[in-house]
Amino acid sequence: MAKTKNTLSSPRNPAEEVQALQDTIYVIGGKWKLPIINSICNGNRRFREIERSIPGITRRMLSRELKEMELNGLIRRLDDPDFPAKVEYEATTYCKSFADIILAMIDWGKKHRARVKQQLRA
Amino acid sequence: MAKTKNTLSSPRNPAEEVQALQDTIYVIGGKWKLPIINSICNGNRRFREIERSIPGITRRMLSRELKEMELNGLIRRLDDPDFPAKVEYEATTYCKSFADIILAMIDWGKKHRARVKQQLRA
DNA sequence: GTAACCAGTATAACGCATGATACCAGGTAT
DNA sequence: ATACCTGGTATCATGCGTTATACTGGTTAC
Repeated sequence: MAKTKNTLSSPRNPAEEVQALQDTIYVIGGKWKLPIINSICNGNRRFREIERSIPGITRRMLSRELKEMELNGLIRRLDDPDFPAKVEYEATTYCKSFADIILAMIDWGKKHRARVKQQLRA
Repeated sequence: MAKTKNTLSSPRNPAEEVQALQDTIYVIGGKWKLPIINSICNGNRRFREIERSIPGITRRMLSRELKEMELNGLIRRLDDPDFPAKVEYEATTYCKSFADIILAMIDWGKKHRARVKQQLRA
């Protein structure tokens, strides 16, 4: 008997999948990592530019997260030695591997907002 | 000039998309919501069953999250009045709307684990 | 009759992610 | 010459998401 019918993913190995899910949550956890990745992947390169593109983020949090993301190989920090205050950030291939997750979440968020608006009308 | 070339999602409205992303992060934030949704969508119905399917979760956290998820219409709690200690949980349609996100995250987590294993070999 | 299982609740504590505010040196525009 | 921009850092405060531990009343298994 196929015991995995009617499930989310017809998983062969549920335990492995929970683990994968928990790994991912650990890596992208927190309020800011995904919005920052999204911003940089969308072409924002300058510190202030990224800051302005993410409502609510503080300079402190952005600074911290960027540092950590550089350490973890998500982004490259390019500091022009001639122009002291000219730094640029760019996404690595690794960074772009989050695209599917981010797209799915943007999609969900849009639908969610539409649904809430519906409820208010009813 | 097409300014949205070479981006993650070729967004028409970046501001709207960040907002959608932040909404989603707000809703599914924390360590446990997604694993619980995943567990129930995979057919786990009993409290202990769900508990055992999610490594590391405490009874208290599961209890709290289930209560909140019921309030928010993510799950239904079916209490059999004849058998006091027989409660079942089931996913609503709304709950299943997270499938794409969860699948994308499981996928990422698996690849991530493979990549880390690669690095250790090198 | 006692041991283990179920579905939780109570209470207390903790730590880390996040926030608020201020400050700084160097460059640029007028 | 002064006001604003950039790319940050320092210090301190706070909250709440999470953990730890223990307890409970009822049910089934042996």
